[in-house]
Amino acid sequence: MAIPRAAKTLRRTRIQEEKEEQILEAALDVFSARGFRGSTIDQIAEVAGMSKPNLLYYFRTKEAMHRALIDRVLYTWLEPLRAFDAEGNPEEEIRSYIRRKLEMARDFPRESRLFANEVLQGAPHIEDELKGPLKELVDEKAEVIRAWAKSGKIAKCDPYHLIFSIWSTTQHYADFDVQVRAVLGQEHAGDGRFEDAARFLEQLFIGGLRPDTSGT
Amino acid sequence: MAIPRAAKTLRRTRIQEEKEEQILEAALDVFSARGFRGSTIDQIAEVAGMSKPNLLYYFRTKEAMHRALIDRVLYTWLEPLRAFDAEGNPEEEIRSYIRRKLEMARDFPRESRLFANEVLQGAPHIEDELKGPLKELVDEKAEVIRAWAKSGKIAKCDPYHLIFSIWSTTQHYADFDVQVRAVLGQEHAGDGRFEDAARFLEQLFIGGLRPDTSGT
DNA sequence: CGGATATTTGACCGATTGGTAAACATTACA
DNA sequence: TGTAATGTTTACCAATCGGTCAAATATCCG
Repeated sequence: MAIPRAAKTLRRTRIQEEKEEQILEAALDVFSARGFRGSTIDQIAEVAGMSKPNLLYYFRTKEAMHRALIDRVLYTWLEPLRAFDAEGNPEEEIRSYIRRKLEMARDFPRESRLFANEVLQGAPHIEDELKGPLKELVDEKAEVIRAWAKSGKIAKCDPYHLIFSIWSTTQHYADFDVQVRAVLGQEHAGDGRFEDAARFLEQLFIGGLRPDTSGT
Repeated sequence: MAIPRAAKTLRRTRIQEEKEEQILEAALDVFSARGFRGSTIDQIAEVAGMSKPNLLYYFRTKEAMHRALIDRVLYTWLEPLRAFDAEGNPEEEIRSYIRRKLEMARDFPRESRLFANEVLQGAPHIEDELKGPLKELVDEKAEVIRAWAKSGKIAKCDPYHLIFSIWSTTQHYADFDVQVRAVLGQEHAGDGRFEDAARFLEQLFIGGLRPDTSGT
């Protein structure tokens, strides 16, 4: 048959739907844990519970799997930033953005690590997405933040570096999870660490962005 | 022959000194860019400008290279945190810690990425270092920060998450460099981005940690 | 110099890599 | 039910992987 291979048919079968799901789930497991180059098709096949050629029947190459995964995850990943509302209350918008990003780090650590691995190794497969859609979205939201700062609702600050800081601090709990656990030790490495992190980060960002009451 | 292989001799020759240096330099290049599993001995050999067997004459395995590299870099990497002085002025200590970490991200991005790759993929080679020396150092400095908070010199906050935040925000500029550049665009992706980042992060952390003047 | 020691290399090894070919099994549907 | 389309597997491929070995070469030092 081979819709995936030749797209002879237009509709996708139930089996296709299921198997592709299975494969991408397994691929997420493997790619996020070992990076693209460090992963092998055999590993993905084993996790997915199917043979290698079977897997290659649905995705012709290792790259195709990776690409499908990236495409699927990228949109979801930017959802919290997209929800950033220019009309909302600045303090509350920032607070909820932090909370959402932290929830994603907690609930979807593999997705976070997938991107981290990719970007860390030079983003060879997603350079276009970074320079295109991502940059545009960030530019737009940076403008919102700049406007807030200008009108005195928050402190004057560089909106890009603010966004970078929220990204890095929140994703840290997914990407550097083993380090966080190791440092916190068994006593504090339970799920409570996300609540502690949320409390600290809100304090940090809300405090750090409080508009200057004195005239600097 | 073969000090590295059998340690028959006690002194290391000049050639050994030089070649090992050359190899580790090349290994840093490759490992930091592709992760341990994604790297090959051949790649390192090519960057080092020598043959693969020659390289394996100095380091018997790929793992040995990686371990030597980690060991060498780890100490240096924790230097800024070690310099954190309990007797100093809190605000100034935090400010200079941020600045130092940011300088390291700028001047030694490969070292940062080496660790990031390692930790991201579950820290299979440095788990002991994380749970031992790293945790101890962080515990010690966290106590310092806690004391500052208790005496009202800075705001009450979770010292561990404060340290995580400084780590993540500063290392972000090394580890996610391509993303930062992509988002900032060509206009703002020059070296000035580190100064902008420093300015923003100091504002964020100093502001966010300013002791409560009102009684919460 | 000359011999001992240290360094370097080309040829090679078995295992694993990403991927293919074709036979075989299953499913959907007229 | 029959058959064409779809799905799965076994056997295999060339390339690359980490690593070895013996022979060749360079260096050191008396």
